[in-house]
Amino acid sequence: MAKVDRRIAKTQESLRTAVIALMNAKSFDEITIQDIADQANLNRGTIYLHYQDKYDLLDKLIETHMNELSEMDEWACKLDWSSGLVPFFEYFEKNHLFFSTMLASKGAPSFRARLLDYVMEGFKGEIDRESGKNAELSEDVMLQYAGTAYVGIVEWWIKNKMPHPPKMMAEQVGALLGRSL
Amino acid sequence: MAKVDRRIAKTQESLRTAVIALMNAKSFDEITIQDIADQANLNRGTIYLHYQDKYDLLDKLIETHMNELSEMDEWACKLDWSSGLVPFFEYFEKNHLFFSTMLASKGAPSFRARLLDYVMEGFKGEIDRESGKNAELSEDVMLQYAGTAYVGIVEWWIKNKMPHPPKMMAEQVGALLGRSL
DNA sequence: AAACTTCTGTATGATAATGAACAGATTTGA
DNA sequence: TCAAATCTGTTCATTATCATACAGAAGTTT
Repeated sequence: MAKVDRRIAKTQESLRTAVIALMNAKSFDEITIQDIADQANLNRGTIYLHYQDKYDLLDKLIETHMNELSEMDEWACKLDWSSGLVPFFEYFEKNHLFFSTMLASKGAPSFRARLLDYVMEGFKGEIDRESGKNAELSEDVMLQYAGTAYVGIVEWWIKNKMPHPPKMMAEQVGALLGRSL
Repeated sequence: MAKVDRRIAKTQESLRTAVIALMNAKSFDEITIQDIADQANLNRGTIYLHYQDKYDLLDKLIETHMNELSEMDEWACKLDWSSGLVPFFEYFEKNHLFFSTMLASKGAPSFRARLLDYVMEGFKGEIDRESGKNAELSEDVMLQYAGTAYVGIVEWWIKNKMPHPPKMMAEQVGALLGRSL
């Protein structure tokens, strides 16, 4: 991982939080590049050094989160369900503003679908194909069932201001997912 | 006022908060330039683009606040005591971390004296020389009396986490200062 | 429809910040 | 006491960001 220039990291971090802040006030379509630049305290032109336009910016912002989740996946899939889920809930907690905003915004309705896709993809390798308990069940159904349940519970948890600690959520959701897959 | 480059403003702001944060943990002498650079997330060399060394940095940081206070002075000295003090207490509240740190730190014991000097200087023009009520009183004594009282009450207010709103403090302290000068 | 404002995307040259390197001073600790 | 580590202040070439300007698109007002 070639380390990025400090300035770039800061610029992108500013843009990240700026977009999130603005999306809490307006729908994404109403937000102008100028708005973002002002909120991030950056020159407007600087944004174009990194992104095509605001859609590209949002896209890459989402992409970054998905990549980080994927990295955690590789690391966590060796553990059992409950302990493997802890870092994910911690990640959601840490970035709850991003996720709640994205899940709430009308401007990015595709985000939920994208998150669901990502989750189902990760679940594929976790289905129990040995014990025979799932012999009668279609993979499609199991993935969709567990996937929507997982995204749904994450959504609920974040929107309700994370009423339980990540560890507890991981244990309980882990147990339920273990039964489903 | 030639407006400063955005980058400079950000760098200085980062340094400002970095120094304050570090001074809450260590005495100023224990803080290295490297510490400051790390905390501010800046290249160490960048600091030397703006300041001679860490003492110069602290000096200019203090200087900036004194200048801002002076600017408020010109603007506020036309009002009566109570309403004129409001912006000052608001300023102290806004920058309470700076002031409490500076007033508490053993590394900058001169700060209190410097603040007192500034305050007394400002009071000079406010002494009632007309009504005759101060005819018997020496200017030295009055300034020292009112100055230490003012600095003392500000110190108390900040250290006790600003238990009263700026407006109330301004009224009460304004009334007392009016009697003293 | 015409005039006006705002937003966009791009280009410019100027400048601030970067990481890396260096020698010398100070601190630390075996 | 010597060696190792850390901190300092400076230099360098490179790069990111800056302010500003422009022309065309899009959206508003009249």
